[in-house]
Amino acid sequence: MRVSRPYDPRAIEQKWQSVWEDEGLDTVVEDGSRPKKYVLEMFPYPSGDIHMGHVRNYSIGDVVARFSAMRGYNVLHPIGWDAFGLPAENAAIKSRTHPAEWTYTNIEKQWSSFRRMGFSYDPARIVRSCDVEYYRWGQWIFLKLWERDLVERKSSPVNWCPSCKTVLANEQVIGEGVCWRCSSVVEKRELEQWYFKITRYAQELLDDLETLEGWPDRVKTMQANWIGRSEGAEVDFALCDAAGEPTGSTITVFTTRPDTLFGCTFFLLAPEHPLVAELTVGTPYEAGVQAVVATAARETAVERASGEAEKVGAFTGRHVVNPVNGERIPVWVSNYVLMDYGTGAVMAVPCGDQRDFEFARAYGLPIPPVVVPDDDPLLEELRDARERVKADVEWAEAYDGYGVMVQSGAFTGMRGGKASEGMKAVTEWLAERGTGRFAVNFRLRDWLISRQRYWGNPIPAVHCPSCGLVPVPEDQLPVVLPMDVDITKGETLADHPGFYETTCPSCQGSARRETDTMDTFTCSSWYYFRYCDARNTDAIWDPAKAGHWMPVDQYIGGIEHAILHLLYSRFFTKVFADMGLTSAREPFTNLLTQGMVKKDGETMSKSKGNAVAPEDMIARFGADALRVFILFMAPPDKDLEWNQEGLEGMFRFLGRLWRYVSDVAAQSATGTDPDRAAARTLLRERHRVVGKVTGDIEHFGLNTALAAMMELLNAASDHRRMAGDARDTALEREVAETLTLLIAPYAPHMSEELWRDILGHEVSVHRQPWPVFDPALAAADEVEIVVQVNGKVRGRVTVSADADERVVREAALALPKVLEHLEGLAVRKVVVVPGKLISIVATPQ
RNA sequence: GCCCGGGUGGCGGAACUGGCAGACGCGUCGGUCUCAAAAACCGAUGGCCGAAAGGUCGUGCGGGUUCGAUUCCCGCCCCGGGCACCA
Repeated sequence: MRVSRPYDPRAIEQKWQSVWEDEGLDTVVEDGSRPKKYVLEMFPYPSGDIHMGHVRNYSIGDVVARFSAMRGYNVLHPIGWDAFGLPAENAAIKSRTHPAEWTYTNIEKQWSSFRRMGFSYDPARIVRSCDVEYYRWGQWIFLKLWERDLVERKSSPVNWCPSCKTVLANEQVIGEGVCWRCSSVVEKRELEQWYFKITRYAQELLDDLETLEGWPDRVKTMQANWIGRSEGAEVDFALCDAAGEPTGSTITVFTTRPDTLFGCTFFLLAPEHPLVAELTVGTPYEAGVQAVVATAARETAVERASGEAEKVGAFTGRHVVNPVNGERIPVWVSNYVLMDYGTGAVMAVPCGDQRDFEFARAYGLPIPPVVVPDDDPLLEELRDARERVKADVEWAEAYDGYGVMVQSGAFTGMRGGKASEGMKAVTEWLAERGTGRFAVNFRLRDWLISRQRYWGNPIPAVHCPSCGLVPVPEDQLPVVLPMDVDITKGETLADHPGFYETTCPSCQGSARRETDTMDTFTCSSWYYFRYCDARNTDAIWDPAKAGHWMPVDQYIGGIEHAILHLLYSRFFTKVFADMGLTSAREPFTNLLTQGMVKKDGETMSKSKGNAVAPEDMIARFGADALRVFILFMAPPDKDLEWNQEGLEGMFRFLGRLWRYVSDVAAQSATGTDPDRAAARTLLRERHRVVGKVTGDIEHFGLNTALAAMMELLNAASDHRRMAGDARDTALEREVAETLTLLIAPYAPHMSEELWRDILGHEVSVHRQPWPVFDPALAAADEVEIVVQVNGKVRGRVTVSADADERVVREAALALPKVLEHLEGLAVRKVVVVPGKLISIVATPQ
């Protein structure tokens, strides 16, 4: 008989970590005989020490992975590092080390922490995106996209972060126009940059959101809003010369409301529109227009994006012809027209658009009503007016809802509004005459992927004076990022002649290598494929291996990537599918966005000084207690408030469980005469809890699953104490083993120590099948029925579980308490909910 | 302004398709053990009235549906997040 010893995580956690490593417990082998499950957490940026957000993210994933393995799945659970990026450069400047050194040191540090946490990652599949063996395939993807005409280099107004000193993609400008990484206000600059044509996939990216049943609605909504599909029409307006006569050229606008064309009384160009200068240079209007252009240029992104900037405008002196009525309307320039949406030109309909309305009022332009609400008195007056009889409406604001079209020629009387009959009729009319067509416009822009930074994946392209842009041939990959760039002096690849001086792969003449690197989001858009075949040196991955594991069955990460990483990854996956590299068109079947870890109501962070270091907690309470605590305190998708006393409570719980299992393991299993009734209660509880825990984990009720385990431990302790010598020791052993198995995904070290050393099993607890349960044994044979009189609980009756309604009713109506409350009343109705409740309705006689 | 979440004891949180509100844990109070303390264990713990039995109120606020509402419907308030001159 063993002497039971206290629970000491320090003694057991390290021990099992090395045993598991020696046994290769976490190394994954593809096994076609079992169903596969790919469990993935977003790979970390190697920022240094791990924080509670990591602990939470990876603890959730580890429970899912270990639980799935015990349930019989062939589980892939890998980890890696998103290792390129600006923080390494900033840290390098600060501490005078090389970004590579800083990065690899941090990766080692984090990897030790992950091991100390007991996460079950396959060490043979680790990828680090700054390894040449990894990023060369990122370059290969770039070339493949180029072959498929999905790469473009073009000049355009782009987002520039003055602090990061690089351009940003639209998705990376968040909130009130700030950089996603450093929160600086971004500026607009006209620059030539590299783009991935994600807009080619806009429709599919939108449509396939509907297939993602395992994603939170809120993430899908955010993506749909970001893609921003709107249906409408393109309309061509003929441009007039300075004398007012139509020229051959046209300007096209996008509108969702072609039904309001008859109310279009002016026309607008964005200040950045190339035609602005062309139309006004050397005219009396030039100065006024230039003033507006200058105002717009001065506005910060915040002001412009918030719509708070005052609407200013200037007449260009030119006119266009409204295709529906031949009217010549003036062309203005205004700061409320955006160059990067639609065509940068807008048909202004002041009666139907609040912005146009305000502009018209400010500049004295007419506001003829063309779509009138059904209850507007104006409708009677204008119902049959085909020609414009009312040039200016008295409304206080524009009306953009549905209504009747008036003063609209042949279309007068039709229904107007978004996607209305009138909208379709006008568009068809335009299409017949070749001056318009149905069109769909997306808010999504192409993905700007070039970055003017050193610590990233070099773009494999060459600028040749005679051949233009030339891709680096596949057999010349990788373009290796040189290590001898002195970042502390602010150098980039553009300062490194040894890197950029090259010959043209096409004409062999001297040429300049591209010195921009790729957005780090390109690295994170395919790493989950690479995990399937992480060490392949001949190909990005073997499609057969990707075919085995992909798509990811459960992805877990922060909501901050609702658009960014998750949208880019969906795009890459669709391209890979089109290339035949995978059959998956969506990378992540189920997505869990975990909540944040907070303290005193605020996000934990070093800068706020409220961060609790996971390593300190591991040292004091052990990794298992930390894992159990962080999973118990809140459901995974909700924010969690840190509470040190809660962690201590979880440590105590593990101690109680430890003691129970130890005591049971130490006792002789013979020589007692079990008390049947007491044992039956414990047996029932054992089966009920196994069922509850199983179902809860499947639905991410990780906190309630733990609560159920606590209930079973409480019941087992009660049994042990109450039944004394009459307790059922065989059942106790069964319950002790069951609890050890149930807690294994949460507390991998303690459960292993209990399973192997205390309970004496040979094979790891993490290789055991998940405990089974029998619903029949879990069901109570007697149930307590609540008796209500007029909605208030007045008593309870205990009946057998299969008692019929009549039995329940008779028992309930025999209760003295019930009779007391029924005195002087007549029973009108009795509702019986089987197994739960009986409700008696009575009213005065 | 629009779109999502959310509001339950002193605290974190439970409550499957409408059926005993507050599981489980923390904290607090009382007790056992101890010379004492810690640990551990046992018990109590939503408010109000009551010695108790019991009664009564109670899931942000106001209505409604229902035998019965934290759950469903209508109208508000507050908190968090996302989007926002998108033509």
